[in-house]
Amino acid sequence: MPNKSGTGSRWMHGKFKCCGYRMTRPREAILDVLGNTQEHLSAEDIYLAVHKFYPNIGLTTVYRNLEMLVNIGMVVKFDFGEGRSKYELSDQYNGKGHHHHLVCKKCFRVIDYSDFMQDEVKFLKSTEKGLSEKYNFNITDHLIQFLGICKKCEKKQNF
Amino acid sequence: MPNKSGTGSRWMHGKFKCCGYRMTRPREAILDVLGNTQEHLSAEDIYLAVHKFYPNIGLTTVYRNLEMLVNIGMVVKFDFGEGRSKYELSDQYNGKGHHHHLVCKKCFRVIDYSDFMQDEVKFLKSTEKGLSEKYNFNITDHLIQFLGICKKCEKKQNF
DNA sequence: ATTGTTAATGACAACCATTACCAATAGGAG
DNA sequence: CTCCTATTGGTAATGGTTGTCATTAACAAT
Repeated sequence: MPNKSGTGSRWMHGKFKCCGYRMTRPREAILDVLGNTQEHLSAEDIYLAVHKFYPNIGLTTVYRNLEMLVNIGMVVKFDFGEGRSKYELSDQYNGKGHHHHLVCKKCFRVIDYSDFMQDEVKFLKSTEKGLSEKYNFNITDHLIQFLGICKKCEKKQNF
Repeated sequence: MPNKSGTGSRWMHGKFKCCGYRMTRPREAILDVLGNTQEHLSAEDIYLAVHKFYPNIGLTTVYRNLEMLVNIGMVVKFDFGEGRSKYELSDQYNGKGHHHHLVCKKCFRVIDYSDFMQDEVKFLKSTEKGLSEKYNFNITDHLIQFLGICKKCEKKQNF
């Protein structure tokens, strides 16, 4: 999707300028790819998707921009234990809102969920407060994953 | 500590046999190292520690055994975002009991905490139940980390 | 204790995601 | 339009982890 309805183009422009960054084709393309999927993409996934429309954009550039986007908080980097990182737009931009992950330890399938958040909010609030006071730690973030075996892998049972 | 008071030797022996594994010097040494630290060690850390007493034990062996120990549930593997995995004895064996981690995003210092667990237990129980039913997912485990900037890094503020 | 079977080891090479390097390019402010 | 400098792209390097394979050593059976 080159120039995909210009969705992100404008507000990104502003966002980048604020931080002293420029608006470039690779950045636009990467955000477009991330904005048009519900999947959790690896750097290579993104590179391949971008590559279809802009074959001259290199993998290195994808890595560099992902790092930058993570730094300014537009993208979140996850490790699901696969040996490579996965990326997704952060909560404000991904259209899913705040959510967590259910990860299959065998096939690494990932399910997003945002149910059962009411208990979580209470838990997080009190814990964050307690921890930051006790350990003098400025908590900015949290990582919550539930791990297990998904339906499909359960059936296979090949061990 | 070669043969460190034989602490782990005996029960390990049984544990291994049950799973069809043998009791070997490298395995004993690795578990000894993990049992005698409060730190979160990388494979190389463990290799170096083991190497002091058994210079002929190789890094590959350390990796292989860590993988095996993770599989049988004696060791847990963590990724704190450093680019290499860290290992620790699982809850039954580590003398700390169930705990979670507070991770500094700058220096990757890790603090174990087991306070504030009362809220967490409630949260975990209800969420696990809800999730496994809704998504038909056999949940075996969870990963909870709080991320932020530690006291020391806060002071540096070099950006 | 000795033997035989086979898991486990150690040394080295291969792998693969990620990063460093550097000359060439292109935002975008003036 | 021009200039400054962030950004890029290609390639080489890095570094953690895994594969290979001949050799060694657990340990069950004798």
